[in-house]
Amino acid sequence: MSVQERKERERATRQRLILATARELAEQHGWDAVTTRRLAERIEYSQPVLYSHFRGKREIVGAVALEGAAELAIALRAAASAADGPRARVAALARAYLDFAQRNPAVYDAMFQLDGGLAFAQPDTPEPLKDAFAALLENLGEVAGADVDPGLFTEVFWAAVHGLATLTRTGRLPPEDAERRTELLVNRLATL
Amino acid sequence: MSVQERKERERATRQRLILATARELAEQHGWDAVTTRRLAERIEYSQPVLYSHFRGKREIVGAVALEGAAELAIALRAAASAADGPRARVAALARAYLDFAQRNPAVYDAMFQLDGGLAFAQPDTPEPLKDAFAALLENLGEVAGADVDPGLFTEVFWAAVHGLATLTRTGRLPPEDAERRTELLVNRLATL
DNA sequence: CTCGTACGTCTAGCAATGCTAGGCTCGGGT
DNA sequence: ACCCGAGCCTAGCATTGCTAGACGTACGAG
Repeated sequence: MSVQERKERERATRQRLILATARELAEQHGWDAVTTRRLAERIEYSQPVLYSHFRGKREIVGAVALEGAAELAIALRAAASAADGPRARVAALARAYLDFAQRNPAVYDAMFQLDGGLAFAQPDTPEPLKDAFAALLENLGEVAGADVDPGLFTEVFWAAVHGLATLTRTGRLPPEDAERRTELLVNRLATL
Repeated sequence: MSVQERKERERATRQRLILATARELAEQHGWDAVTTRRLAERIEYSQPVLYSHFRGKREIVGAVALEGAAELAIALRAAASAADGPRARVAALARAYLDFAQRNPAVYDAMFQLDGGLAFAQPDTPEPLKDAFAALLENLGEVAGADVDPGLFTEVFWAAVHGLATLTRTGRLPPEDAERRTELLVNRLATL
């Protein structure tokens, strides 16, 4: 039995290596540079090995996305708990979200720009994705307003910061005004 | 001289054919299905002909994006002029924008998701893009608020509706609540 | 009207991509 | 000690964007 356990351990280690390498490659040179050949070469295995861990490139993207979602949830909760007062909490959430997107552009792309084969907004949505949304929801309810559904408010908040993140990152909005835009958005959304 | 003119006319016609075909193919089966071979086959020319009109696929995407921007500007202005009162105008703009994105997903992708090699938010930004932004700006100034820069407010508005459009379209937000989200967003942004 | 030229188009091919089939080798269990 | 199978690699397929070079045709000069 010990042999099998060892093999499984090695397999898990290698899987982590694949994901870490894919992520590193993506952050350094973009997802286009993450080819199966390059990835295989970096982990010092042949390409078919990748396919014994993942169905294909899409699934690798999806796996990185799930990692990122877990990290985003942590970052959001940390930011929220460090702020005092509902208004400050909303601002902190927005900044933490945009900060995450800016610091981990490739991971952000894997989550929200690319197709990682993940189900969103459905019963079979993976837990990390639900949890990242929950991290927003549990802090936004108090500023949604009396007659506004907290879930709906969270969706709108998310969409707005997502729009800021992507348009800024792709150079479609001038980067120098990013902070002022965030401030304005928070002012409008968080009606105390 | 007449010969040369005729040739230029034919060239322009063929260029329009290429763009219309690319757009049609993209709307029907997504941009991934727009390969140079398929596109060439549809227009009944060989692939190299495409490269005598455009530097490459990216430039085709960019050209479709500019077409789309012009149409979007028209749609936005039409919607704005049909509404009376500042508040209704904002709502009409948001609905027109989201409606455009939903009806022309491939064109929307060409404009805001894909890389068409276009410059945004810069001095050399193509006119249609500037004009589409202007169509928003000229109608949003009156609801930005006294101490808020209209340009900045327009950017935030744009980012928010863009977020709604993309997240909804990629199945990351439940489609059935789209209308309620729009309403909520407009309520918050348009403080009279 | 004829002929050379130049433009426009096509055939063929390159490197790179995601993915897969088939065989080889080395380790483990009997 | 030997056989068998898991696990890995080499090699290859179809498809992608893009390009080089040859070929034909239609134009313009004589």
